Amino acid sequence: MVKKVRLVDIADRLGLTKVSVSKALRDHSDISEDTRALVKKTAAEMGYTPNLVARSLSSNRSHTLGVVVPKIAHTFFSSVIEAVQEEATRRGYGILLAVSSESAALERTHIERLLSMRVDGLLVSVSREAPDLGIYERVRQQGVPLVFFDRQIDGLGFGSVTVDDRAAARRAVEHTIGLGYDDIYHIAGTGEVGIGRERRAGYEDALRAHGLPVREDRIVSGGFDEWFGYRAMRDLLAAGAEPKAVFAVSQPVGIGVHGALAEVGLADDVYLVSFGDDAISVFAPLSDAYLRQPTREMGLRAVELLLREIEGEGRPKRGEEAHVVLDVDFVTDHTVPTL
Amino acid sequence: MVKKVRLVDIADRLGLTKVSVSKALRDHSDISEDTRALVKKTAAEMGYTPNLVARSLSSNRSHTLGVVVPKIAHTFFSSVIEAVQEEATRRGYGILLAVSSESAALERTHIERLLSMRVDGLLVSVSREAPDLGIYERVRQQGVPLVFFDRQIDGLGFGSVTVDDRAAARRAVEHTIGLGYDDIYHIAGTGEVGIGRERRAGYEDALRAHGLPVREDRIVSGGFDEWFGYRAMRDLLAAGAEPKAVFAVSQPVGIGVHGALAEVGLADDVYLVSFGDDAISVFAPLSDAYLRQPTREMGLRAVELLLREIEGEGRPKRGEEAHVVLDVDFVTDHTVPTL
DNA sequence: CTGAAAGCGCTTACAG
DNA sequence: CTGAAAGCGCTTACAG
Repeated sequence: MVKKVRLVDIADRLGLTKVSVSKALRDHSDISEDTRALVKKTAAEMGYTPNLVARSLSSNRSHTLGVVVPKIAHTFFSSVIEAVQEEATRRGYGILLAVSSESAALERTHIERLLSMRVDGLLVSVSREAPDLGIYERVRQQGVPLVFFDRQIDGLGFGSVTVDDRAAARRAVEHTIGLGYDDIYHIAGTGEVGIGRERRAGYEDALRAHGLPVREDRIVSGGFDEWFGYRAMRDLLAAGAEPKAVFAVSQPVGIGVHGALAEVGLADDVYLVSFGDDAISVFAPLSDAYLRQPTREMGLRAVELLLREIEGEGRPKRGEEAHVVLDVDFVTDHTVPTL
Repeated sequence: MVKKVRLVDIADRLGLTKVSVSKALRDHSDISEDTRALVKKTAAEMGYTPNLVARSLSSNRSHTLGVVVPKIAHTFFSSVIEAVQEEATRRGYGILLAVSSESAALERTHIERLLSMRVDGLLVSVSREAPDLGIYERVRQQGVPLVFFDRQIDGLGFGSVTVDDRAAARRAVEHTIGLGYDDIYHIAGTGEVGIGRERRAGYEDALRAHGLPVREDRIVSGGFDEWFGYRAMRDLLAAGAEPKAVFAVSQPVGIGVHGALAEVGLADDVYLVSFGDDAISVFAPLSDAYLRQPTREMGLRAVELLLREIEGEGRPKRGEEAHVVLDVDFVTDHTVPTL
């Protein structure tokens, strides 16, 4: 195990002071071109790796972003995280990733730790549980920039990047109505999470706009994953339901619904629409139509918004926060794009 | 923006010294129970958040693990990462996540940065490109523990957690042969990546073991994603091939193959086996059988192995490194487990 | 059980 | 263009 080389080691070798070396390495204008080049060459030769921990401590900037999500193993979040990571790298930042597993308590613990690690900013998608507002109050007090993505908490004064779930859901359901279906089931998420509420509202908007009744017995709430979708549809069928059209709150739910329908040979008889965002939707038409969420753009914009606060003129004041709302594509055509 | 409270602020308030406060907060036996309780209570009241950056610098331990993967938005990796993150959290570590996008150069850059950030250890799954061995030499020199997972580089003296891809592939293909298929196509990955090579070897093992010829025109190499699987199968069909059974190197490739077959109404006529690891495989039987990779266990074991080196007696010497090989389940039954 | 000293490896702000 | 001083907020090792 080789001893790590420090600024002072380079300085000693060159007969300079560590400050000059530090400046040369960072291309500070104080140092002459020649000296900079010499210092850099020597640093490389000696295998110098700057100690970013020390740099963070003295500069009070970590060039690290904290990211908190409810889940990773989910096509939506993994795609957003990938985009966040790529954009952060491009801008010279690292990512500290934490998963709340839909627990508000864990979300709080993670944010506390990230604050302790002195991240320059926070990107969070809140858990399904009722949020612990105290921790967000603390984030504000400490003056750490934060941007919510996908799932946000209103009125806290933080920026956000979301999707217009309500409009998207409405559009999907109206399309289904346009196809002649007047009795559409909704396998819904949960009311606690904004997206569950919004998508259900969009579903109801569409029905009302077309003079159709909103029937509670056509709506099954409870979750966002495959298991929930499967169980919900299986139970409906067991109870004698004969759905002709279904709007699923998420792609996993849609997949579960499809699974339950396929089991009894009904997959082709039911018009299924769901949210969806990855290659599965393109190559395996489990749904007849789907809403394509702009995951990469969401990640990219979230980083952009956050860095603007970090590197810019500071966080916007309460009431002036930036909210970006992205569009959702509605896809009814499953043809694989030309390669 | 409230000024952050430091150790010394608590000490001043209590008439103690910052060292005592530091120790009390860390439950050091030097400090009496009463004092510890008082210090903790005061710290909480004052809203103290330890500065982990400062702690890292002085203790030379960051309690942070660097994780480098080729991709996140992929069910396999997102599932492993989730397990890594959870286990790391449980053990008191944070995760710095970086994505190489299958580029050896980016992989190197990321590892350099993580080294600079003084992570306590590294977890890496190498990119598809020929690796830059220099960076691994440097990791060794700096004495930073590293564990490879899924995709490793042999002979470098680092531990690894992998899956016996060759045996798994052989098993899947032998099962297919047992069903009566004697002409099985293999939509393969690439030779550069170990798993591509291993799975292909397993495919060939199975054929040879049953006296079947290995025909180059039955093997299409090139990638691991949906697009590749789709294109490969589409081209085969266009060239007049009439496959009866296909072994796909990965779940995404299997999905692409299924998509191409479905387009021409052949999905039900071809026996398709592929790797697969998530809910999609359970609810949407795109393959007739699949190999279930132990993603969560892989993440868990990798963290375990790494922490043993970090917290234990130091890194094993070259030649004594720990290699964990996990089993792969072969699943031919698509019944959804009882809920 | 408590404390004073030294130091981790940098950067910032100020002199020259 | 170069340098000396001070400090970031903690921990370690050594005294008492």
